[in-house]
Amino acid sequence: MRVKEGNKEKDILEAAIKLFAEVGYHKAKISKIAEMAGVAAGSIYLYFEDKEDILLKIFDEIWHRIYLELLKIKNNSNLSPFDKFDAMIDLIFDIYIENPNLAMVFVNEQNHIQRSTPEKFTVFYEKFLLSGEDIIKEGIEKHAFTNNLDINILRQFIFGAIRSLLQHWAIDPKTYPLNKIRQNIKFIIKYGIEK
Amino acid sequence: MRVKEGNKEKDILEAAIKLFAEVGYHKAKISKIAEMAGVAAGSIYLYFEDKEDILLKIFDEIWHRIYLELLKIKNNSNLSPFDKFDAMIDLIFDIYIENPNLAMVFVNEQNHIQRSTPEKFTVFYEKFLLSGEDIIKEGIEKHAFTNNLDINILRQFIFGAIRSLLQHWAIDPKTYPLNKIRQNIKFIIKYGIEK
DNA sequence: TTTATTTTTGAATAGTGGTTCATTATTAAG
DNA sequence: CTTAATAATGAACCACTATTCAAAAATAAA
Repeated sequence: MRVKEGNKEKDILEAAIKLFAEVGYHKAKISKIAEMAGVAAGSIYLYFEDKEDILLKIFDEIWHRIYLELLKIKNNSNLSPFDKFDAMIDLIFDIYIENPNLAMVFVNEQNHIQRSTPEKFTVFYEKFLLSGEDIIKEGIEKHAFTNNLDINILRQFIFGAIRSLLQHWAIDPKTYPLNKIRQNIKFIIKYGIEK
Repeated sequence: MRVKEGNKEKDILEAAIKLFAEVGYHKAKISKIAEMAGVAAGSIYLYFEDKEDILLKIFDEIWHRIYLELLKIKNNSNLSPFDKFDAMIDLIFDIYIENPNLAMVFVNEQNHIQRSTPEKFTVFYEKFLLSGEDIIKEGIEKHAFTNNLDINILRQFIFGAIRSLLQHWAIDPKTYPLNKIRQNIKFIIKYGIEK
C-alpha cells in the first residue's frame, strides 16, 4: 500500500492563495496552481472537488481563524466595550499584515463565493458575524455605544468600510501605511465626522 | 446607403445591465445579451469592442451621471456642509432606487473592472471622487467636520461602507427598508458609535 | 430599377482551460 | 521478491462561449 507523502493539500492551497491574490480567481488557471504547488494538474482533483472548492476551503480557513480569535476577545472580561471594539479591528488588520495574500483573496473574492455558493459558505462566517454583533450589543447594554443604531446595519457598515479600505490599500500600498488607516477607521467609527 | 435603425446600442446596454445584475458579469453570455436585446450576437461587436467594453460603458454612464449630480450639490451655495453631505448620500441611494439593476452591476462588478482595466476606468470615477473630497474639505474648513481625519481615507471609508450595505441589501432586500439603512449610515458617519 | 453602401445576421471558428482517466510510480505487507 | 493497494501523473477530452466573417438584407442615391 502506498501512503500520501508530504502535504500536497497544503501546497496546493498555498499556491492557490498566492495566485488568486495575484491575478484573481477567474484568471487563475488550475494548471498554473499545479505548477506552483509542484504537483500534476490532475492531482488537484484528488484533494479538491473542483476549482471552486479550493476557494471555499481558503475561506473556511480564514473565517475559522478569525472567528476563534474574536471569540477570545469577546470572552475576555478584562476588556471594556471600546477595548473589545479596538481589538476586533486590530484582529482583522493583524491577519492582513501576517498574510497579505490570504487577506487579498479574502477581500477580493468574498462577493464571488457569497454569490455562487451561499449555503456552503456561511458556516464560520455566520459565527464570526454573530460574535461581532455580541461585542456591539454589550457596548450598547453597558451604555458605552449609542442605541440609535441597528446592530445588523452597523456590523455590515463597519466590515464593509474596512474591507474597502484594505482593498484600496492593496492596490496602492504606498499612499498610506496600514497603521494610519487603522487609526482613522477607529476614530471615525467612534466619533464620526462631526467636530 | 443604409442607416442604422432604432437604438441598438441602447438596447444592448440595457439588456447587459439586466443580465449582469442577475447572474454577474462572468456568467452572462453574449448570446443571451443579444437575445434579450433582440439583435444577433454578431451585432454586439458593431457597437462594442468586446464583452469588457460593454461593462466599461455601463460604468462610464453611471459615474458620469453621479459626477454631474454631485457637482450640482457641491456648487450649491445654499447648502451647509452637512446638507451637502446628506445630499451626497441621498444621491447614491436615489440612483439605486431608480434603477436597481444598474446599481447592482455598479456595486458588484466594480472590483472586476478596476482590476482589469484601471486606466480606462478612471475618467469619471476620479472626477467623482475629487468632488466628494471637495465637499468633505469644505466641511473641515468651515469647522463643521473634525480635522482629525485624512480626507482620502475618509472618502474611501464612506463609499466602501455604503457599497457594502447596498450589496447586502440587494441580496436580502426584505430585512431592512433602504430608508432605514440610509438613515443609519448618515448617523454613524456624523456621530459615530460613542454615546 | 439599379447600384452602391452600410447594417445585420448567425453559423462556423478558434482558443481556452477545467476535468477525466488510463497508465505509471510508489510504498506496505506478506 | 511478489503482490496488492493507493497515489500521482499529464495527455487527451470536451464543454463552453467570445469572436469572426462571408453572405444577406436593408436603405439611399442615381
